[in-house]
Amino acid sequence: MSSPKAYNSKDVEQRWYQHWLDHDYFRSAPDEREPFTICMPPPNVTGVLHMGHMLQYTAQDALMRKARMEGKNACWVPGTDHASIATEAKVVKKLRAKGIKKSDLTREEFLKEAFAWKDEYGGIILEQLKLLGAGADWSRTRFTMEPKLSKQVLKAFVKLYESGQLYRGKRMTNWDPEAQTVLSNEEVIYTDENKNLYHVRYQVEGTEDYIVIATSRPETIMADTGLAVHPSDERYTKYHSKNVIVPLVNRSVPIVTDDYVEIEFGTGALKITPAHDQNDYEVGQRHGLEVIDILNADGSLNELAQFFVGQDREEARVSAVKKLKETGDLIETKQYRTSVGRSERTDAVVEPRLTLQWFLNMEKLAATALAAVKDGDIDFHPAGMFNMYNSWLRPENVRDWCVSRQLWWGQQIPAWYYEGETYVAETAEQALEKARKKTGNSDLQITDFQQDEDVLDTWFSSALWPISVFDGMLGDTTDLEYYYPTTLMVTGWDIMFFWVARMVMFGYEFSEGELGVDFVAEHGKMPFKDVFYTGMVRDEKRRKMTKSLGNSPDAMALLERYGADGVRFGMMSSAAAGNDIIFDAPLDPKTGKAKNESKLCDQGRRFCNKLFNANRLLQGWEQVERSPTEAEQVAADWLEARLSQTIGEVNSAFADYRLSDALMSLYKFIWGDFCSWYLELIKPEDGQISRSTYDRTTAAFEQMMTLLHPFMPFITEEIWHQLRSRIEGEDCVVSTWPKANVYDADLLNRFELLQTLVSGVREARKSRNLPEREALNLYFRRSATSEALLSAPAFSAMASKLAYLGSLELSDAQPNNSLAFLVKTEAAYLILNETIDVAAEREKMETELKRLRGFLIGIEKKLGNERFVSGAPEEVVARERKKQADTQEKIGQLEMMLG
RNA sequence: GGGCGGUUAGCUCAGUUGGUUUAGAGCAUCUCGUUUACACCGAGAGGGCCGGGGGUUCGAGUCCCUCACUGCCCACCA
Repeated sequence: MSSPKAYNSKDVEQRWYQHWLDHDYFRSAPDEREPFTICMPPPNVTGVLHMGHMLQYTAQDALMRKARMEGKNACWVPGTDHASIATEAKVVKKLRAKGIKKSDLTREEFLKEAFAWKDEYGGIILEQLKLLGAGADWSRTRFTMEPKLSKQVLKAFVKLYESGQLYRGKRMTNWDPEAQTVLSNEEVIYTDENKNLYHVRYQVEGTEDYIVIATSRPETIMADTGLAVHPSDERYTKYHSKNVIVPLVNRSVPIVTDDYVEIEFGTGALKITPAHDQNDYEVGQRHGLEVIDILNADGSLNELAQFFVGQDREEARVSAVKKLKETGDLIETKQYRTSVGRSERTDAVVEPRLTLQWFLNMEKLAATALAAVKDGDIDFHPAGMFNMYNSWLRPENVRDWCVSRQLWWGQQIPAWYYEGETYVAETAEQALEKARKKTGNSDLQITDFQQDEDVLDTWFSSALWPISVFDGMLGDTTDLEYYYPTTLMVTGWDIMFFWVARMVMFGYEFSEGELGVDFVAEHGKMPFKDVFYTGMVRDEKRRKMTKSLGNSPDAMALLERYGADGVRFGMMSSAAAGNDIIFDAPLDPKTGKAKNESKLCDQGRRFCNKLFNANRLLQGWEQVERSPTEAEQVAADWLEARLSQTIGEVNSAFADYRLSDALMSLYKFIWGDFCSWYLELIKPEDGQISRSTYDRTTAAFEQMMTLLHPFMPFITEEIWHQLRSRIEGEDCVVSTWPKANVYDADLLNRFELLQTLVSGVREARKSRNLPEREALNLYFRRSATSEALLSAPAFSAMASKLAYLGSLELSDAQPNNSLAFLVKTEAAYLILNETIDVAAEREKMETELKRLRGFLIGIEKKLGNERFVSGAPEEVVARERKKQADTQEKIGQLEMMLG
């Protein structure tokens, strides 16, 4: 045999991926078949492949491939997301490195830079996906900011505006001072951090009294326009309707009473800074307090602050504390822990800020999206994820979605302003038309208008993804009618709100308009029927794998080291739906960074090697024209029965998205049953095998490759072709999913007895240090079962081969110098050539006897219970009776052995 | 503060409507083996009062209550 002993994935992977592309294996176009559609969650266009991607995309690929093999028209639509804030931040950073500030450029110049960046890095992640084996229809690759998609996004905006669900207003919003844009509530991540709580005194005007307030933000004192206490807080009753003097700026502001104030917290007195705190803003509104905004967009203090102008808020805080100390107004400083909101993208501490933004009213959209899942139009896997979805979308929790962003990279909001009026339209021309009509001034020009400077939140375009990738809003709905609603969405639960909920909203909002009432009545409006939530990939300390922590292995390095099939095995073997995955890539104890190692992926790599060598073994045999032996036939019957059983397991696991179960069933069947039992059984001494046995073996192995193909596409394709060419000389792609046949349960039981016997003999040899391959004679005590067993086809031959027996016969009594043990309910005697430690053997048997007697008591107690016998289902009682009989049989055998 | 989930072998997890052994898998561990398809291997072994307590039931890892620990989501405590 000249072929190498180890599997080399590299050459195989490249060859077959190209083969699939060449044969348009992943292409899909509407036809008569049932569609199976997944819109790939678009990765960030400038991103690189990470562990979370590999988990999600492998799962999708496995599901797609299986569907395709089952004869469905499988369509996996790939694409990338423009990721406005993330990408813009990268471009800004790159420009800064060149000494250019964003403000030095015009919008057009900046976008030119951004597109250049996108063109340079935009394709990388999709190429990496191909290395992973992802079989998407690349001819359908979309980008959320390409013209055709942007057009649909603007159309959606206009429709929402016209239906009265979009509005523009000045609200307290979350401001990211680093990206200098507003964020939606979902983009703010709150974590507990240590902060200082400063107690500062405010003099009550016209008295010598002071009220002490507690604040964590002394730098905003200059923006204070009030002081609040609880109306029933008796400590402060005497000051009601008086004023206090704000320190530093010496401004006189009113003392107001408000239920919002917690009597217990701090000193029970609260400074009110309406411009820089959501709650203060609301208190201010209730009491008509002035709003003084002392912060610039970048978080530095402006002229209105009077002090520390130009300093960043953090710096100004230090300055303010120092100054308050000097004036004696700072009473004390306490440490406490409180939640701090940071920008999901830039990690900057978010600043509450009053800004003018576009909001999408969630009232109707959220109710619809909630009902869609509640009513079962859409199924979540695991179903428990609905709880999270529900809590988010309930009317009392949902808040309007701020959709505008102060960025340039994205779809510019299609709103034009003229003389205080807003004109929303897909194009400037249409807006102009509207304005001319409205004003009656036909001389109006586009240049008279001011278009909204802001762009839309990235998630606004993502929300339209299942419709827009099919150009659903551009008039020609051929694709949409065939593929919509899509079959499945596979994504992480962490973006359930960002994305899943919003796709559902937009799906229900827009599909009917595009597809018509009759169509949606028949097919539904939902963007997908099932959602399969994958878990987060975590490190050994259960932390989410993130770039900043450096706790994630490098995806490319893993692929290089273990091969795509190996990595896919590693990802899928731990991919139960919804469960977070503690990925086994160890951290370097010195640096705390991830090492690019994984035992699970290595297990996958070794599995590839096992398959490779099993195939090598088969390919090395010479087929001869002779009748198969009885043992070969029985073994093949058994293998086929086990295969059918496994197909059933795999199918049912797939149906519930239990991908790791499906994979483990196959792993155990192929490695354990096929390699360790079956191949050892039929392995010919002389390398010659009957053609019919060979054909049955390769046919079964071929089906194993087919079943495993969704998980490990490359090596299975490779081996499948080698098997095919041997049988039929064909060269085609894996294209059929095996069917389970009815199998003989008795055969499985008989074979299990054989396995028990063989293991028993092996154990007997081991425990007494007997050579494994020295032929020994074995006797079964004569019984109805043992007689039937020995006369069963090939039983004796198979047992002799696997257990290295010289003979296997029946005996009425225990032969001399023999070692007795139980094979299930049968007594077996192994003849030894050396003396036996009788005492030790007796002790072993007595221990077992004791255990069995205890067990029997339990069963008999159960069976003696009238309420069990009459109350439990018949088959349960029958099962207990069988257990009772078997145990009695075993006990009898042991007692006989012990004499 | 409100809500959801988890707690089963050293580790990561299965355990489907209570009833197939006195609870399984993979990995890890230990022992033995290897000119044998594969040391990227084979064979064998050890290892768990299913977080604690109480209850329902003929029967509980599975259902109920309670406590403990833990993870997550949501929420305006300055």
